[in-house]
Amino acid sequence: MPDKRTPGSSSSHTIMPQEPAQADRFGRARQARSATLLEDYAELIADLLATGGEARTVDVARRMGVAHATAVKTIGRLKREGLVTALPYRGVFLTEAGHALADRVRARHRLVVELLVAVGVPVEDAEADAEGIEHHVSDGTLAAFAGFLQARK
Amino acid sequence: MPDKRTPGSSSSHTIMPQEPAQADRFGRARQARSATLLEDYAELIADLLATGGEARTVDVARRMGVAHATAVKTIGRLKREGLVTALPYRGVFLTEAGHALADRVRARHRLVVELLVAVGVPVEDAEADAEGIEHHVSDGTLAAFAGFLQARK
DNA sequence: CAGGATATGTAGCATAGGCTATATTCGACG
DNA sequence: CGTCGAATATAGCCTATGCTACATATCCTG
Repeated sequence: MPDKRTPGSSSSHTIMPQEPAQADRFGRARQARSATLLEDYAELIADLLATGGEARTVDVARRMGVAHATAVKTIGRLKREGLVTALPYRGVFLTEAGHALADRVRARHRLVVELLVAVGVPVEDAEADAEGIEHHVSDGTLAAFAGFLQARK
Repeated sequence: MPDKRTPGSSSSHTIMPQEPAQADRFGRARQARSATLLEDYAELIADLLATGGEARTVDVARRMGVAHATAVKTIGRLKREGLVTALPYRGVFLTEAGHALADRVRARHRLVVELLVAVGVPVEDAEADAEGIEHHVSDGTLAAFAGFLQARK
């Protein structure tokens, strides 16, 4: 099948200005995916600290639904990124940056769930889906969510 | 700081019935993340086929914003999963399953963008965020979105 | 129809995030 | 105060998804 390239098609030699925009969107989605784990762990650790006074790797692993070795490795990444501190055999603690991240994530999560419920999503579905959705909600979108919820109160 | 464990904390020996639910949610979010790439590629390939009559790896790579070698590797995974077929140096084609997936993804994407716009998200933000959000929208949530949009028409 | 530009493919590397299996360390208790 | 179970850490493996560098095929054009 030789030469299907029609002028105006999306083939390589034709410059399509909207293509970079799409690539950017995918790139941003990829970046959000890579931040997802850090956000989830920070939020969970903050929750454990608030609830029980300490965050142990075994608890983190069980709540995340992963093997404890996986939790250890990820917590190592959090340490490298300056979000938590930990002494061997002594539990995990959030740095200031970690706390800030956890607070932001928690607020965003609540707002996403609220928005979903407000448009008619059953609460269980809202909670489940929000766990994935929240990481892709930009500040602008979050502000819009807040505005929408405010307006219908 | 010895022995911070207080009875009633979320420590390992206390069974907390809501914990498995949370682990399940994280597990589902992880699974959605792993399906994300396949969905994006299927949708993009369908788009290229519809627009230009063919889907070439170089076009896929540019639109996805990745190196062409990465696109080749991912297309290989799509082949393994039975979503596309490809002959060497001859472009990529969707199988029936691939087409079905692409159609579902496309419909879901449109609905997500519509919903976001309906609650006040600027169109550009809606398009950008939808790229990540859509993969985490379950059927139940999607139905709720459709109902909400229907109701306000 | 030859050669260079472009597309495609392959190889090898890195990181992230899973897992299991195997040490260690801790802490509680007889 | 020694021992044993639980928590923690480590090692090694796998897959997915990126990348760059290099090799090969295709196709367009002079």
